Amino acid sequence: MGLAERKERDKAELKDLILQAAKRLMLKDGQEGLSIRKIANDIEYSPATIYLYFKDKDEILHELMEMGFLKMNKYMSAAFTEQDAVRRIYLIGEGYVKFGLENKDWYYLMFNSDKPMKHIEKCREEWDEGMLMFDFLANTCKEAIQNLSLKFKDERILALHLWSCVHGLVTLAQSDRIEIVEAGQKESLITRTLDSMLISIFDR
Amino acid sequence: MGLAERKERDKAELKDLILQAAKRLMLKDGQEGLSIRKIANDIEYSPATIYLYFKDKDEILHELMEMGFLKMNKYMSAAFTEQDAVRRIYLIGEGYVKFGLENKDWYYLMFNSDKPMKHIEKCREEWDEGMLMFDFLANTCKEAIQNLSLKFKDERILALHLWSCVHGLVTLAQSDRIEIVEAGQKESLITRTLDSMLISIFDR
DNA sequence: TTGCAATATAAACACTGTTTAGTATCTTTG
DNA sequence: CAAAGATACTAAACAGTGTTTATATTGCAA
Repeated sequence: MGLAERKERDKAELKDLILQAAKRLMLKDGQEGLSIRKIANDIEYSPATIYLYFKDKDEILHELMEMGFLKMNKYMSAAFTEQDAVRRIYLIGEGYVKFGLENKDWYYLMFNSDKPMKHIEKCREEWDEGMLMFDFLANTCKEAIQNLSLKFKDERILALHLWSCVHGLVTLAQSDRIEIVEAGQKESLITRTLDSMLISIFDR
Repeated sequence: MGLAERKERDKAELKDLILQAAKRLMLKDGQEGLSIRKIANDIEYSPATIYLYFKDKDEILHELMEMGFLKMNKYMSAAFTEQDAVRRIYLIGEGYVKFGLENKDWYYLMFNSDKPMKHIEKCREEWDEGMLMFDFLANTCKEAIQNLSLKFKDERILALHLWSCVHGLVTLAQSDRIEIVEAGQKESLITRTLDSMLISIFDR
């Protein structure tokens, strides 16, 4: 049944066309400015057609979120290959913050918006990519705790601690709360704060 | 001119009525579910009337944000009266996280949403309440650095460090990212992570 | 009483996500 | 080959959103 297969492929192609348009428009107008009607207009189909390929807008945002994790992996490549656990944590932190600052809209979908999460709830899915990232960090923390004989014993608490640090830093920077309390030199402020965070845990 | 004054008062009263309705509706439907038309309906005026008292929706959200800081002050009362700088930081951290977890919508307006900030930009206002909070924290940090002879020398970097920690923790909790990586026992996870953050800096 | 200023609003504009009912095309079957 | 059926698509509607404009009503001063 080569014909049925071709139909499948055509269907997948349009689904992909929608996602590519969604991505393009999100990068142009931000996640707030992304709308089903704009996507439909962009690919020259009617808005209703989108709903033949996606349950709702949340599902589209969820798929974009998954694309975001692929993008983030590139920022983590140095960490993935680093042998020393503590240096790996430093590289994760730096990669995470760099990714967040350079990809505001992707970051928002992955770590702030509750819309892709609603889709996960609705469809009883897992937050696979996020879990993978967190587990990678937690495992690295476990190693670091052993290597340095840190007083922090629970690697998952330490991972949560680290994640909160960098997540807080990135979101405060993104929502312009940093610039408003400390005008100018945003870049160096962020770098110095990140250093402070890592040093407080590992450099003793 | 007692009459002109009464008019002024009447005008202020309707402005307040709008804000009270906005507050009530935000607490009922969340900040996402708050709309000009709902406010108008609630106070039995037309939507257009709102625009005689507020420039736009962002201005209303900005005024709600200011109310939020008043609310937050109550969570900080213990910190405000504590003499010891380090213990003051612990109390600030605990109050901040408690406030964030118990007042999701207020917190969102104050520290996440960019809509009240847009109003600040448009009207070249200052983020007064936020600045006050940050300065209070920074001053406390300065004291703590002196008292404990901490290796962290810049109190504003340390303040940013602390703020990022608690902000990250609160927002990860609010957006259900914590529950998804570590199901159950959310409360204790948060407490333990907050402890880990404070200990890493001060307990050495 | 006339005229002006203040106050409020109906209606419109340009959007949003989503659903429904209907059409047109393409495939399979008798 | 024609009829029947499945598939792909869409126009139009529904129920919302923020905001603006032109109009009407009200109350006060001259």
